[in-house]
Amino acid sequence: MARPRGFDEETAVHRATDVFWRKGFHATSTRDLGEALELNPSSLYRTFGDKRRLFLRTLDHYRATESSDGCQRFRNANPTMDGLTDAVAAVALGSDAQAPDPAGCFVVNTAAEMGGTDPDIARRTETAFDLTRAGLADLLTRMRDSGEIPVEADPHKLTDLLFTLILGWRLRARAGHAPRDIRSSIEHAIGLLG
Amino acid sequence: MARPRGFDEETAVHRATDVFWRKGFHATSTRDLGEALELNPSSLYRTFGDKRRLFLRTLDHYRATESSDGCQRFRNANPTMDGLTDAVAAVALGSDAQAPDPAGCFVVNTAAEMGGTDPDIARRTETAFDLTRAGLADLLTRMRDSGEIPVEADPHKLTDLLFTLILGWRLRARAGHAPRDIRSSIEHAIGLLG
DNA sequence: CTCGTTCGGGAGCGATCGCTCCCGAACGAG
DNA sequence: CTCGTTCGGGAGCGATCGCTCCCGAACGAG
Repeated sequence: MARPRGFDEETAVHRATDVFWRKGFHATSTRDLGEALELNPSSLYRTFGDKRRLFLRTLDHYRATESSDGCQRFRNANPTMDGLTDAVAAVALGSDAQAPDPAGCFVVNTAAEMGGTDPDIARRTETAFDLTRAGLADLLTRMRDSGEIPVEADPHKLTDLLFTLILGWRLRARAGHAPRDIRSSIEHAIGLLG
Repeated sequence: MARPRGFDEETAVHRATDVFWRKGFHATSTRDLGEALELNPSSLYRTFGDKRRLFLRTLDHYRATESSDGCQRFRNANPTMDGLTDAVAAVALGSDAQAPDPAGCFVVNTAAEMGGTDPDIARRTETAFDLTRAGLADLLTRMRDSGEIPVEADPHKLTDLLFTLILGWRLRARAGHAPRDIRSSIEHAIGLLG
């Protein structure tokens, strides 16, 4: 009953994710959001509650798309050094490494901007981190089982190491480091581990 | 000539650094700064110009204190695995690892919040990064020369690897990961490299 | 059709933002 | 001392912030 909406809620969340991703929470105004989502204030607030709740929605949306894609990329990767390198590069640099996208990783940006003070935000960033770690652990375990890395290697320690490295590469991407430099940094790092 | 200032400019910059460090640029208001620096608006603006210029001053101050201290810690460290571990832990976790300080690293926070769009800020974050890399390269070269790591190891590649790891650990500290967990992550990582 | 409800649109709320201006007071120079 | 300049203090500027309210229009249910 009643008049149906003239917009798609998921599309709006997707657009809001882009804005928060690029500008961060505090630098994004509700007018920025209204413009990007093509929504007037009344529709925006009736649908999403307030700015913070919309931000939490975008974190959930990011996890369900970008973070899950990254996790799947590890699970689908060949259990070889080259497969690991390509998967890590894809995750660290974003899906299309060509685009001059200085957005980095939404979760990394959010963790740095908001710290661990807001429990709802901290829980979501940690969930996204868990996805990355789970994908890495899967790939590294398969590599060990297929003899690509030594049997005595501890996949959990390697996962923690590569996870921390990925955070660093994502931050470097956000800071404007050239994708070429990051790519070669990734290749050198994985070469050192092999 | 004329009336002298009733406050110390360097002390004010130091206090401003703390505020920006914890809250970030956009979440810090000029009234926050006035309160923390014990300065009224007229004194604040006459002395520092505007919010952005004061922010640049705090980045310079951070480099001259925290970043330089971190660099020196590497240069003064014993060229052993234990020396490396302790120095990395000190830099990644901050000077006093005891305090529950969720501030992380000011440079990492700033790079994530502001991206690489503002040239003045990007140049300063890169300079701070250079200090960390220089200290690391010095220690790793000394470790190679003293036979602590293989002669065929490339200090530049190792420097890049550990630098990226440190960014990751700093971000994890900001995100609220327990110092104990980060410390053991550091020990495991350096153990894997040795 | 009528009726109830949610819609899109827009004006505009009070609060806070970064910052400016004006003032008398407090110095140093001479 | 006088005089010139910068000081500390505070009111308050215009702009923007997050958000609310009110409206007629547009539907679905019956």
